[in-house]
Amino acid sequence: MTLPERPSEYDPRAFPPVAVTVDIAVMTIRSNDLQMLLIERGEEPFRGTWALPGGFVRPDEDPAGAAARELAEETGVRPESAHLEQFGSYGDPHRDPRMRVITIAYWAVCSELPTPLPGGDAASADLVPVSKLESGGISLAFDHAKIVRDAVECVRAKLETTALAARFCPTEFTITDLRRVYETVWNTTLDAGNFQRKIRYNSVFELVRPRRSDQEAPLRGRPASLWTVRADADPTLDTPFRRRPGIADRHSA
Amino acid sequence: MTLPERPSEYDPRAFPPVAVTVDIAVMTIRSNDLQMLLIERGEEPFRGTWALPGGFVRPDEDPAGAAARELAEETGVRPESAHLEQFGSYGDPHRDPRMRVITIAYWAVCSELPTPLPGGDAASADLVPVSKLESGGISLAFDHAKIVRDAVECVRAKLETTALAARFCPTEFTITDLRRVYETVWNTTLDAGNFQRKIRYNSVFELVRPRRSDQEAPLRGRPASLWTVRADADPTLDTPFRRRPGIADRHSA
DNA sequence: AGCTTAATTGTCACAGTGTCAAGAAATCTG
DNA sequence: CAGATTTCTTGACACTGTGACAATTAAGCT
Repeated sequence: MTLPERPSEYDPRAFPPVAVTVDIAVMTIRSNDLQMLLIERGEEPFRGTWALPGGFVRPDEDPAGAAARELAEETGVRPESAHLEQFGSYGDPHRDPRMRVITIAYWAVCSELPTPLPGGDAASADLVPVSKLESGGISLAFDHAKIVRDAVECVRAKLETTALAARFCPTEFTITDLRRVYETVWNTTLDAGNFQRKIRYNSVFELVRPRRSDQEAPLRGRPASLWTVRADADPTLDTPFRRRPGIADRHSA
Repeated sequence: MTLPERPSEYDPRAFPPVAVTVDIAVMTIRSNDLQMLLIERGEEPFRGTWALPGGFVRPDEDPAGAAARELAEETGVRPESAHLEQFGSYGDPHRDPRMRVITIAYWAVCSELPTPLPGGDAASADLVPVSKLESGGISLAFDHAKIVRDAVECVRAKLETTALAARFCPTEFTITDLRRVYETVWNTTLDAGNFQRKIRYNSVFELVRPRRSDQEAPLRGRPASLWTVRADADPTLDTPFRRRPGIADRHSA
């Protein structure tokens, strides 16, 4: 890490103007679909186009703090109730037509995202199915299409090795809930029995109540047990799940 | 991604001064040891302290380009002969005492790193064993200790799922060469027979010559076959290697 | 009570890997 | 040159994890 050797080294104006922002790809599962929070831009450039929520990193703030603040501002989600993780920076000199903007990208996963409200500079905010973004059905501002692709891949990959799937669920969940997360995010189908086995053997998960007492969604069938992620545990799975290419694609019909 | 809403939006001076740099953790194997290229700073702050090589992202350059340029400048390595990959950004407001500096961090892996020459603002440059850095034997400038830790972890993890280990070797290598890379980077011991099996079954690797004809290092024993990474192949391993915790530690003595 | 549904458990085969031994192909030593 | 030594390579066997799929359990519904 070096700064230019000119004597002006300490003079801020010696540096070419650069803005640093954070962009956040917030994902949740709604209507049995992996969805991402997008805003509709209310300002030029790309006015009226969908974009990732995000904003300026303030002078006294580190990027992670800026991401947490933006997440809270845009979604009302408390930072500690979501998983927020940096996954890359995007700095093409012309990614923003106005000036040089380098953005640090985060992905976030949460359950029960409150209905997004338009706020700040966004004309509106909404949850959009990731499948629509991947099929190119929606065009995004700046280089956000690439950022979205990378973010989704990060989440898919992280399901393989960690208990991240549980972050899509409430604190207590059934094994079937968890399986549906995998099926939805990976867009595949998993065997219920084998999945049961994997979770049960995994020391990361813990049985809470052997039978669900409350009356929830599935009003029929044998009631499921409730599980949780061990609080103390490293969320790394004992044995990783592996995505197998070419498993039944639920959307192929 | 939003810029501040003030009318001064297009005025560069409206933005707090930020410098953007790249830092590169270049790793190679030398003397049977995982080593990292460091420079000794020739300027304040941290004059005389070891730091990662790196530099300013120029106005017309994207960060990946800046990293490739710096790598070439500092090591003489042609960008295409090394693997260079971004792994994170570090932006604590006070990580540089002079001013706000956000750095984009890259790791690089190459074989046969030429003996590093002091250049630019570096008083000197040298390869340092990663073990020394991990044991805290060498203190680093800025937050480079953390960046180094993260970079090393990235490389270790990437050995699990990809053919990255081959980047530590010349284009053609023996299976034993490759095994020594794993053993060195993971600081562990692997069974030669099992390793042989894994490589042979992996479609990423390809047999070049069934027997080494030239007279190289190991002057005794059965000559090894030469292998290479399939040029066309995705370097993802068919079946991942897994680091097992608690395997014999070669440095424990 | 019997049917339907969904969670859970069980069975079996097979692939991958750890342990360990044996074979092959070279050099080195006397 | 014969045998010892070294290193690469192949083989045997057991055990674990997983995919496929059947059976059992525990509820609600009619």
